[in-house]
Amino acid sequence: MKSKPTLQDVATAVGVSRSTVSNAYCRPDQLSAGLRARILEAARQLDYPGPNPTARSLRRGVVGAIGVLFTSQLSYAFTDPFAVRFLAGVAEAAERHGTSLLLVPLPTDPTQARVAVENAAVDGFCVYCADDSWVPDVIRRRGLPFVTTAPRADAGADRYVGIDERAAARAAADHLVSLGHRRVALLGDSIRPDAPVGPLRLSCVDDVPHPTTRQRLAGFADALAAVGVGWADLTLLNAAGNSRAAGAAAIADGFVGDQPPTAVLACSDVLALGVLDALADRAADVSVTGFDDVPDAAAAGLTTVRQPAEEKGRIAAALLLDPPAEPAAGHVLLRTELVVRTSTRPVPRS
Amino acid sequence: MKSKPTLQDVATAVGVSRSTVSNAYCRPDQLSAGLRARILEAARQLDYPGPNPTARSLRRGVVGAIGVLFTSQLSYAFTDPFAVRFLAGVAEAAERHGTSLLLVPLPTDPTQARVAVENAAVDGFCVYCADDSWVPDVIRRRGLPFVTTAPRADAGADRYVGIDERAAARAAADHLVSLGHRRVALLGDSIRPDAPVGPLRLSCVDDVPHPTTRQRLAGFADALAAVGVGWADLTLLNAAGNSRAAGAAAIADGFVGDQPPTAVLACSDVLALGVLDALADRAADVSVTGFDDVPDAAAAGLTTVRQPAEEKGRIAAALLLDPPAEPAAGHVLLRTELVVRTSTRPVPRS
DNA sequence: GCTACTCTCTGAATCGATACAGACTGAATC
DNA sequence: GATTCAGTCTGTATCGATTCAGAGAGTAGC
Repeated sequence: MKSKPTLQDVATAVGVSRSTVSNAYCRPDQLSAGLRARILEAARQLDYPGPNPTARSLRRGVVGAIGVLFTSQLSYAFTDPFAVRFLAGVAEAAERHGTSLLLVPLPTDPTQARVAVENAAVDGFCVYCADDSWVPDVIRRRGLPFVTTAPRADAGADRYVGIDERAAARAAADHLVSLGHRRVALLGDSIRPDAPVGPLRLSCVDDVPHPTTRQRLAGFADALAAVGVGWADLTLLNAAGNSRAAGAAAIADGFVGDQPPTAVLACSDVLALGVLDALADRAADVSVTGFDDVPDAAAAGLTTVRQPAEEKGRIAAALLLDPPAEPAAGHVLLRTELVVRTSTRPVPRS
Repeated sequence: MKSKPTLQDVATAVGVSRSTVSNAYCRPDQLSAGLRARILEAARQLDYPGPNPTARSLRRGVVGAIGVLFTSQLSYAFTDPFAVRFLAGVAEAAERHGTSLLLVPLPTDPTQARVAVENAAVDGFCVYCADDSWVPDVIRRRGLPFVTTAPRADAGADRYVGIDERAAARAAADHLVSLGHRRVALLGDSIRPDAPVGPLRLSCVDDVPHPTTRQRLAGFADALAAVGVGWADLTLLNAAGNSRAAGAAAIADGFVGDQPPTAVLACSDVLALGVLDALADRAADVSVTGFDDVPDAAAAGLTTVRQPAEEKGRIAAALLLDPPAEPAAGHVLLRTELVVRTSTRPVPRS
């Protein structure tokens, strides 16, 4: 009674073998109902809490949990409404499947982060926006399946659920272009992680490290290029983090000069909402678009590109938990939709 | 190369014992640097992903994860902004401690839910609003520590972080009382789970099963009792779920009669916001208070009782991960604050 | 030269279960 | 009466590591 009882203790108490007690728990058909009842009763008496989950996992080779990896700090993930809705979708699918979710915090030090992924007791990973190329490698080495949501050139045969980032972004920019906007600012989180907040020069969109941001910026640029506005003519705004505050801070110095942008294309809704916050203090008539269509976007009248957040999460988890028979079905592309609200208006005539 | 290599495989490849390879990973000081380098190199060659986390956990008796239990569906937790912020706090503390978070979905069937708690591979539990009395029992039987956030009579010696629910609720009600409100409706989620949505008769507040809701309703009633408004004079409104939509739905039939309430005291911000949504369609001047002070409350001008959500989560996790030496320190009561905004006004003279 | 130490490394025990082949029993079949 | 079979239960191998006492080698001190 001193330390926790084990299967063996129950077995000796009842006078049967360990296997039989094990069967009482996970194969009721393998023993008589009477004996099973006696075993369960003895277990109750001994305060035996049931088979040790870790030992079971080791023996069975299955854990019953999937890991979720966020590149940024785990606690930041909860401040990002899109991430939260994605997680809700993952949770829903996991719930239906009777699987737990292991949220693994990744230390900023790459070596430690690697170890964290190696040490996670899971049956697979759901990789949310991992830019770090080592993540797939480490997971593959462990022989575990994983699903990514960010487009990656080297993702190869992996399971993937996402959207056509570039085309979706272009839809937002096309909308602004059709409203007459030509002087446009492109706002993204960590376009260059090393660069300061605010206006930024970049020779080429390929220099953006984060794949999702890169694709969205490229999509924005596509639309503008179609009407003769080149990359060099665009204002790039670097934000430090994906939050309202970061969005507001990024445009603080973005509207100087005699030819300020008439519109801002943001890579996410939270950044766009931050821009709206900041613009509320000014008189300027600036159009703003976001990306994702988070719940607050509607209330703020933000024009944005909607992507199905929960569904993305649900599908990601499903791809992991019930892998499709055909490998081709492992790549899912979701539909996006431009949602036009009041934050975009025709270019004001000055 | 067929199946995943084990520690043993690396050991035989290098020509050393298993123990030495193990030491190479977790006790670098136990072997010479040269040999260690050789072992690590061999591991790389063999594609050995490092010690198996499950086996390690079994041997060490430590998992490196704490479980988070939500009574309602796990996916619902992500739709509740307060729960999300609480989780953010838990995540922050866990992150700092290098511990993972296991989100365990609880099946609605109690027997299966029990099994889910028994099978979770964790070192402790953070129990968010578990009304179910079996939860502490099952966890205790497993010999694991846990922290609760909901007040429970039988919580006994457990670690706990919470607020004085009753006093906090009373502050909101006192405020309304001071504005002259006497005909008041009390709105809560699942005041009686079995009762229909909308107005409800209840002989006594003790009949409310959910402890947090019970305490808040009691606090509301305290303030009104102090000015001579008895329990029987209050309108109780039952909501089905803790969401804006549920809040709006609950008051649909709540304002009939010739003496409709002049104010609504809601047990949560999301319910209160739902009430505001519903009231927006009507002309009535009804004051509304919420509880929690979620992010959207400020924008909506909702008067509410603020409780520190992230801090609650942080402390809950800290209580689990770094248990205080003194047992008395295991019970933490956080401060709350009435935040008066525009949703509460003096009673209109009719 | 001998004792005492420090470094490295090994062997065996152990963590707590599950799986599978087979042993035994009693009943049904021919 | 021998055979077959289903129903129960047991023994043993195994999952993949960690731990700890101790073996052996080299070195320092006296």
